[in-house]
Formats: sequence, C-alpha cells, structure tokens
Amino acid sequence: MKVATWNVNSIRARLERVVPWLEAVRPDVLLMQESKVTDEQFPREAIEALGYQLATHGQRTYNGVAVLARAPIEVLSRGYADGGDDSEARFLDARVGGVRFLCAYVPNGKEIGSPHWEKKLAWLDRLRGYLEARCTTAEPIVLGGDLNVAPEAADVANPDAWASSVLFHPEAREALARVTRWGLVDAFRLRHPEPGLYSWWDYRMLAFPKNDGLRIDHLLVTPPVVPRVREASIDRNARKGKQPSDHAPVLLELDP
DNA sequence: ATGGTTGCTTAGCAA
Repeated sequence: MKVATWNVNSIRARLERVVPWLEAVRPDVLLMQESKVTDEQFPREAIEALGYQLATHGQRTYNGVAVLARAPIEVLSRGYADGGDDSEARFLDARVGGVRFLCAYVPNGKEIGSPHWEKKLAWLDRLRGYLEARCTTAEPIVLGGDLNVAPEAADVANPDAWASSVLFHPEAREALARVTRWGLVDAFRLRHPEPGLYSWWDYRMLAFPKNDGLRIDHLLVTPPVVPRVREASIDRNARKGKQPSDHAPVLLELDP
C-alpha cells in the first residue's frame, strides 16, 4: 500500500501537475493540503477519472484538505469538532481499508510572537487533544500532512538561520514533539536516518536550486503500522519543472 | 539583504 502526503498549493492551479503525478505514481492514498477551494468547486471529475475516490474539506481562498484513495473512504471527522474554532479547513479524519488517516495542515505561524504564531502552537495542542480524545495507539493510524515544523537539525539545510523562523523555532519543535509523544513514529525517519532530505523549498531566493529546504511534511504512524513501513521517499522531481508546488510529496510503502 | 515568488482575488494577505 502506497501512501503519500502533498501540499499542492492550490489544486486548481496545480491540476496539470497533480494528474500526471497520480497517473505515474499511483498512490493508494494521498493526503492533500492547501487545496484552496470550496468542496463545490474542487475539480473532482479529473481526479475521479483516474480511479480515485475523494473526500474533501475545503474553503474559499485559503487552507483546504482532501483525502484521495483507490478504495472507499469513510469520513470520521471534518475539523476537530471539539467545540473550538473550526472555521479554517485544516483537518480531515478518514478511514480507508482498515487504516485511519489524519490529514493535517498546521498553520504556518507567520512570525514568532504574532497572533498567527500563537494560533499555530494552540492548533498543535488541539491536535494532541484530538488524538487523546478520539484515537488510540493500538489502531493503525497515519497522521500525515504539512505540519509546518522541521523536527530536528537534520531536517533543515541551515539550522542556525532557521532557528528563529516559525518552521524551526524550539517552541514549534516542542509543540510537534508533544503531538508525537502521544504515540507516533516518524515513518520517513525510520527508513532514512541521513540528514539533508527536505520536502519544502521557498519559491524565493533560488531556494530549490540551492537546496535550502526543510523537511516539514510528515507521515507519522502508530506502533501497529511501524513494522509495515517498507520504504519511504520524497519525490523531488515533483518540485522541478513548470509551475511546481513549493512542496514535494512524501511517500511510504506499507506492507499488508 | 525585511529582499525574493506564488496564488487568490483583484491590492492585500498568506505562505
């Protein structure tokens, strides 16, 4: 079973990159972030024509998450439904073929100390709360998405420079670590202990050609999934060429 | 170097 996560930075702007990628890679499940479109305006037909089923949780202009799968999708929750502010479409919980997929788009945080930053930290704490309230570590779960945090120095091209940014600040790393400590394992790291593998490069400052990147897109799994992780990869080719997303897809191959 | 680029929506915001 091939599982992927990809922040596409607008599905409508990216359709001509996403469709050929799905045809070539054929993931069984794709967790998508930043669709930037309402559920009504999502280009479903182009996806369904490839044999995918689709569960969307979108909104106008910003955010938006979706689960694509080559098998039926059972939606368990759109948003956290925890009584808090669910106005931003950043979370989708769905079951596909006996595995539970939590698709998350963590707020960027913009700038340390800003209201966006406080919201980012609070959102990660809500994610931890959702795991505690709605999930167990005994079930097979894949929590995937653009988590907008690089966990370790090995995940950042220039750790000293990025330590003051919202993507690699110690408080952001600690907030993500609180989520992971609930009982999740970084499945990519399991198969790739080496440093220097990134999933996002800024569009600006020639970041991709200079490989000034960060690994901020993750697939975290519960203990029952750990022995099933056969391979992990980042598809850098998807970041190349014409009109790419600023994120590359991250992939896992899971044994049955 | 407070720059640079992209997308949505149309000038300003978010990333």
